[in-house]
Amino acid sequence: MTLAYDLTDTSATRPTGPLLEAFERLSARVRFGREEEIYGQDDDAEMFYRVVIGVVRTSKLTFDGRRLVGGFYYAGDLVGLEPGPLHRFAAEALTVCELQAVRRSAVRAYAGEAEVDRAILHATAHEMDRLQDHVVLLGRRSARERVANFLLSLAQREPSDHVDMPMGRQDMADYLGLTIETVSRMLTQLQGEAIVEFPSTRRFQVRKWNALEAMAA
Amino acid sequence: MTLAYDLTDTSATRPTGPLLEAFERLSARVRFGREEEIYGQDDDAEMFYRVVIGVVRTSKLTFDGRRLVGGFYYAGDLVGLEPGPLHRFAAEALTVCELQAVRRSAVRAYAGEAEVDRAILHATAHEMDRLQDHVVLLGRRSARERVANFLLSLAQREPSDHVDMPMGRQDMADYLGLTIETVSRMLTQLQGEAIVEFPSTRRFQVRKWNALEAMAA
DNA sequence: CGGTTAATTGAACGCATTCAACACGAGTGG
DNA sequence: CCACTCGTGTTGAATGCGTTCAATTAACCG
Repeated sequence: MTLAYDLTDTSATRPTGPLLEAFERLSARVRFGREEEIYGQDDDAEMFYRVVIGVVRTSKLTFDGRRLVGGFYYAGDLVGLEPGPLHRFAAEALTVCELQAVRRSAVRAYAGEAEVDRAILHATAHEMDRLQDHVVLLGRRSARERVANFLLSLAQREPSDHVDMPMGRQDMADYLGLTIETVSRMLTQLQGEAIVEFPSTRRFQVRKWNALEAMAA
Repeated sequence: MTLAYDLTDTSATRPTGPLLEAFERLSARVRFGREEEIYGQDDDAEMFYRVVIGVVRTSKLTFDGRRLVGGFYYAGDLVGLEPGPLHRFAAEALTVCELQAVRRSAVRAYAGEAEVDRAILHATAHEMDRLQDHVVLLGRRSARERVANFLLSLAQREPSDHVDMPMGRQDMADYLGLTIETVSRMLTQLQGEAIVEFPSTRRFQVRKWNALEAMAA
């Protein structure tokens, strides 16, 4: 699990300046258990959150029951700060979580309308990048590449060599637009090529960074 | 599910209020020929545009040469108003185009920083919706469904029964994450089932709305 | 230790791609 | 007006990737 934030990373979905201050003053600590819902799909987006401990997953259910995972959010990340009035995805606690929750209106009153807009913009810019990359991933890449890309992004988050995967295979599959079986096959394949190694199902280590990067790029 | 734009949607990527006024006062008319580049991928996002006449396509090239079309923008739509400092996608004139072009800094000076932020936010909210729907489309839907969805969104834009398609098959394919052959096959398939009818390759008419909607939904 | 859920593996199928040939339309020049 | 070309779109056949369905194994938790 991520312990420290990287202050040098300015491009992340992380609050800075007045917003961070607002969080410190106005937020309430909230705790969620595994798989507990933080907010629902198409809920009013009045509240938003900052992850303190744990990992949050956003997801969406299509009319015909298919599920799509939007992303995974770690300590320091903002969750639920939408450009529009609704939460387009639901958010659930992937692990036991501790979050700071604030009301948009409270931040608006405290820091001003313009400041909220700037914060949303900042958060949104990052989110858009993610989405666009995701579109490319889903639209134009093979299962192998998708899985490689995913593992790489997890690994890049951790300073350590060993990477914990808080999400199960189904979550990975729904994030990557694949089935669990395919995800599993790709993982064993990559392991067979000694590119990554899984001591257990929820833990891995990158063995050949360049090979992984070459696929994921 | 809104794929491209819903004409009934007044919250579309369309300027309102002070921004629209800024456009009238500060914009320069610019004209582009077929397939001409309006701005490039990763260009500085200082300029943005409003489509007056014609259709604009945004697209992105991946490192390995694969192309992805981000969207199609029609008269009235805003193009290139990014939350971040760069244009993530390139924009090209699909048809002969006339656009209004303005500088972000000019609008900022005229209407104020906060106003620009609000405008971007507004535009971005809509763009995010599009992207998220697109992610679902690419991640979770069959070729048939994707093509049906696309045709439906085109048809919904037009008040008339007959719909012109300004984009070629390759553009459709790159938008839908498919090959031109698959797109073509699906089109003939849908025509074979009398759901749509193509008097010519760039023109069609919906015959069975409910059938199309059922697939696209 | 059983009981349960999650993950892996296998085999067969099917959808979309690939590669290749062909058709069509628009524009050009004889 | 036809022949020719070029770009674009369609169609066919074969391949392959990812899915589906089914069975097995591994991890988790009482």
